[in-house]
Amino acid sequence: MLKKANSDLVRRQNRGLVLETLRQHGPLARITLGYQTGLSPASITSISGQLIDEGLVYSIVEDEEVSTQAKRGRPQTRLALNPQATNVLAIAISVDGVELVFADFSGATREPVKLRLDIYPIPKEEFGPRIAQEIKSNAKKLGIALSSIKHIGVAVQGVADTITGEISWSPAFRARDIPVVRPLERLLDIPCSIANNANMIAEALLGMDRKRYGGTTAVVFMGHGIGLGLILNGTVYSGATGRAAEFGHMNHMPEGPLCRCGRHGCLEAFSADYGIMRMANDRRGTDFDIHAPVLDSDLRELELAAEAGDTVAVNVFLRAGEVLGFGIARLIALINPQRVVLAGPGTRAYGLMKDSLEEALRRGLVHDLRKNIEFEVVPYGKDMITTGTLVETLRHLDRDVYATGQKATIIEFSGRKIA
Amino acid sequence: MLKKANSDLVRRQNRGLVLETLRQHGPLARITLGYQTGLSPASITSISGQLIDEGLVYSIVEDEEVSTQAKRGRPQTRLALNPQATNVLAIAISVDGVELVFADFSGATREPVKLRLDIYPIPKEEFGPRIAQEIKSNAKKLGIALSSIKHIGVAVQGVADTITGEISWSPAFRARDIPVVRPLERLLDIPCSIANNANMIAEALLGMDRKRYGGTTAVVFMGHGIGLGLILNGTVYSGATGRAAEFGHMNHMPEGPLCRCGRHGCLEAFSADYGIMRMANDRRGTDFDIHAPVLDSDLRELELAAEAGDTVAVNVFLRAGEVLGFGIARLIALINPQRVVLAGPGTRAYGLMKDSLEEALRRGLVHDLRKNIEFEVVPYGKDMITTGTLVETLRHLDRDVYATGQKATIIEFSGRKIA
DNA sequence: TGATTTATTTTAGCGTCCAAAAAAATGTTG
DNA sequence: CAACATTTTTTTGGACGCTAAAATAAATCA
Repeated sequence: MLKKANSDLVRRQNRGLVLETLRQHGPLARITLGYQTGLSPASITSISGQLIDEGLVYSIVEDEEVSTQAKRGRPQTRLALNPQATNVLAIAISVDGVELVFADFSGATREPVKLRLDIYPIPKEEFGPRIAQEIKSNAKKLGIALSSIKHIGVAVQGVADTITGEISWSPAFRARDIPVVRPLERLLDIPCSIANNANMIAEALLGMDRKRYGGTTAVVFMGHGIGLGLILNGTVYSGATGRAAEFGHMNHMPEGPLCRCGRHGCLEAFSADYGIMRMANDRRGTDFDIHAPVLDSDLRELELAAEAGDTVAVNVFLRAGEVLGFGIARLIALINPQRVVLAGPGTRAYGLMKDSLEEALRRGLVHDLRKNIEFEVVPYGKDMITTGTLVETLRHLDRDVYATGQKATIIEFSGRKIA
Repeated sequence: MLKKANSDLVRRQNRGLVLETLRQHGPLARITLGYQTGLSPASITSISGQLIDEGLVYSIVEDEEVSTQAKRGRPQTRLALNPQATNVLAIAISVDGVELVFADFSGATREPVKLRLDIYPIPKEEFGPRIAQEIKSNAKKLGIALSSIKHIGVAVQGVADTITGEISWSPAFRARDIPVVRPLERLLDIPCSIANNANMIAEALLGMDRKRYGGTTAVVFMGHGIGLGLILNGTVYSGATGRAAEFGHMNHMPEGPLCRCGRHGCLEAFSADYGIMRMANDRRGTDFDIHAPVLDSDLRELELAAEAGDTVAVNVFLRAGEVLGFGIARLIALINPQRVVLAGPGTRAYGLMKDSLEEALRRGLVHDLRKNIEFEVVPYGKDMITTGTLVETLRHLDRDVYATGQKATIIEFSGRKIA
């Protein structure tokens, strides 16, 4: 159903458009901004004037004539997002612990802060308050006023319910249904949202290259588990209750090996790191506890063995690739994406899985569906998750908060131009 | 990325909103229309005045005071979509043949026309012209001017490519990649679109009850094949090339029975009508050709046998239900819909599959994902497909064609009010 | 210094929406 | 039955947003 439109909507949308354009392209002159957005110079003057008054944007004073190669005519004055307009915070929660990344309105980040916190055994009602406490003390340490933080985005490894704002289940916790959004909002008085890890990687890719990933893309995350971020028509999709894409627990074989979720035959019971290690141990007749975290050194050793031609190791990776391939084939049959991206630390062993994965795609998928799909492996940087979270958080501010003409809280901004 | 907004957008959106509201609620007084849309009475007067001038809407002259129970104040004059504003056509293509349904702008349909046409062996370049010819002659027979038809929607059983406008593959044809949209548009000069059968059923449900189906719903079609229509955030999703949701050809088991698509172990090779009949024949040691259409009487006979307790028949349906259940479990793991709807003629045997289907869901899906999903079987009416196609076509006219102030072609409309 | 060029701002006008006032059309009541 | 009450619809006047065009600003060029 359509929604009512009025001149308010027009301004809001165009303000958002200007902010998004500056965010994407960096500092731009008004004339370029007009060209990029399709708005007339007059409108740009009006909108940017407002944004400047509100402290969201500032005009750059070009110190040097260096950048501006001598041209005739009135020189351009470029506009940029004002870093001091606001701050945001991204929190990444995984079995590796909790990490905080503070950033300003321009997206510039501070050094990530790794919390010393053993969260696994924590009772569910203690987690929120503990994190709130840590945020307070770390913000103080960095000289960031709490009131200057306008949004907190949380990314979690596991199942996040975006509606209730709880962590439904995560390998990082013994407890379930851990409230996160509610306690943080209550204790800090800052709007907060939570999402799934893989979705945030999808956001990061979208932020990096909208053209490439903007259509319909499936981002498969390989690591401690198997995750999936779906980009549908240029937007990250997050299901009915926001708990979409439990790809790792999509069943592969009813009678398969035991999964960490307690069920048998889930995709990740074959292809996540613990699935791979278990398989290797099984074939060698050694014991293995699937609930213990997998050491990267052990995994690396197995990879080296496979590369050296060790039959057991080679076959283990081939099997993991095969099952992943069937999973992706099923995914493609359902969603028909234009592009499938493999990401995450697990991609390090992609070379060992490639052949069997591709063979599985051939066997499991009609040619018609397979032929037009681009397949790629992206090098995995640990910061992709926080980057994606920040991208999402800042877009939210651009579109939903600052697009409406409420004043930004300006930090130490006394009206003077910032050079 | 956001888009530029201006006052044009505002009017377009509000015109569309008024048209959609009239379509959904039927005739409404201006005051009610204002209440429903959230627009002010002044705006409603302006917009409806324009729509009336253009012949898209007319004010009803209430013959009888019957409906209006005596009330004080100026009586309401209700507005309605003008049936004569335009005509549309829905075409349904399946192994049962080709059916045409003409409708007017209000959505009122004429008697469906079943074409006598053996399309299976038709060469791919002949199909479009033949259908165009049939449309011309049938429109003439019904007294509908070709020029009054503003859109043709085609629904096809099989894989439709909405971008190229071709039927990539359908059990109704021997040929592949049959052009449909292009020839019809060229020969008739009427805008045309093509979509998949199951998506049109999803549209029909959406048209029937937006509240119920409007969030995230998976519509599973059971019949000659297994299809899927996905409603994501209230919109029918149709994949990158529009060929989404080849659910029926999602692999169940790598080494499963042969599917009509030539691959082994697809879902529909177990659970579509031919999969069921094949299984029954196999177990009884009789031959069976999967490419021959399944007679409904044969299927009915098998169902009766199962209901009477025949072991082979009972087990065949249980197996079909089990595989379908695993398929749905995988679907849920990926999409996490709020609601799963089973539709299509195959649901007649649902009672025979129910137990094994539910058991498969239990085995194949984490409890967390299963618990909040509503499951329902809708009684299947043959006209759901054309209904859905008409719903989509008319919404397209409301939003994309008549929302912009281009004049409608009015048929025999001489300015007088229509009672 | 004046002409030329390019960027930005201002002005004037148009389209949209809305609140409030006016008009229209009917029922109620003394 | 005429004045009043009530409800719906239309008209009026003002606000806001956008744009084209004119004006202004700030450079380079010659």
